[in-house]
Amino acid sequence: MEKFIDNLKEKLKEKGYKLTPQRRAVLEVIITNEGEHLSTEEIYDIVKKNCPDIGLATVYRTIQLLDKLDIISTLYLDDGCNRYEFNIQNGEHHHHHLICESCSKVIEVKIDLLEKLEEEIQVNYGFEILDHKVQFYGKCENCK
Amino acid sequence: MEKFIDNLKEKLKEKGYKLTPQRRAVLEVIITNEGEHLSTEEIYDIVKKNCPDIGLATVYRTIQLLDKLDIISTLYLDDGCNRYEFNIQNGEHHHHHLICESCSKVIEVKIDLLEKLEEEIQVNYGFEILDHKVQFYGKCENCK
DNA sequence: TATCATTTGAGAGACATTATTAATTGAAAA
DNA sequence: TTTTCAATTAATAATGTCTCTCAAATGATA
Repeated sequence: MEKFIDNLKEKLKEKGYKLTPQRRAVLEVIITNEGEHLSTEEIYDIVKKNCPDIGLATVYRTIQLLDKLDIISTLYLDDGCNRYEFNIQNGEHHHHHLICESCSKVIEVKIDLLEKLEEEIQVNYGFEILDHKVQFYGKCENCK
Repeated sequence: MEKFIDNLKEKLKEKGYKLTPQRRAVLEVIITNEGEHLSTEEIYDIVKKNCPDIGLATVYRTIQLLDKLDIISTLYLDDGCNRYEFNIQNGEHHHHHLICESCSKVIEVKIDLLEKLEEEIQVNYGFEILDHKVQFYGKCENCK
């Protein structure tokens, strides 16, 4: 955990931002709940246990900042709010998500396999790909 | 154009819905502005030119319906609202989108090339894939 | 035309998110 | 350590997107 906080502090300093207890607390919640795909409101509720005076707007601001610094990333799952996840390996492409249309479970896919498609796109469209987000919709093992 | 309206009428009737002037007008706007990725508010503004008394709620309702009938589909581009596009070939997987991080332009990619990845996912995760959405982020030809 | 379920428009309401502002804080300099 | 000052904060108001409610209007069928 401490190394992630150090990384946060370093990245903040690089851009002229400060490491505050609120920012630290928000990142700790996201890391502790890795794989949960928490929304801002959910993060707020958990953070308040350790940090009772934190404001909701601060959580929103912090999440925007963490996203900008590539420490977390945003998922768009169309359930009425944005959700976030911690980026373990920075600089790499994001993994894919399987979204079950029956139970709404979100499963993470570790395999990438988009190199060929990305190469074709770069050649045919003159578009330089820096990142991607991929969602597959269907039925999970339990709901099939 | 008329064949799309006929298709709409047929699909509506199948499910017990009616073809109203408002629904027709909304679909016409989406088709006429194909490739524009309009938001609901934008569709509303355009529709009002031909259909001045239409209410915003009706546009929202119609768009939900068209999405449910697979006539249009929703894009999540993270600019504060949902955007929609007409599905030319129904039943097929959605095409991919290239989103330029400099100028925010959205480019459509006609090639699919996800078969291999989808097959691996179905085998390794026991997940039945019915559809996918793919966004690539980067720099377009002009912004590179 | 009469019937009736569906659809509509208008406005209120719900919700996530952002802006505002005065007070507080972190960290570099004195 | 204290001072300084921009960055940050909490609280709250404001915004924007989208949904709900309900009486009135409409489309399809008989």
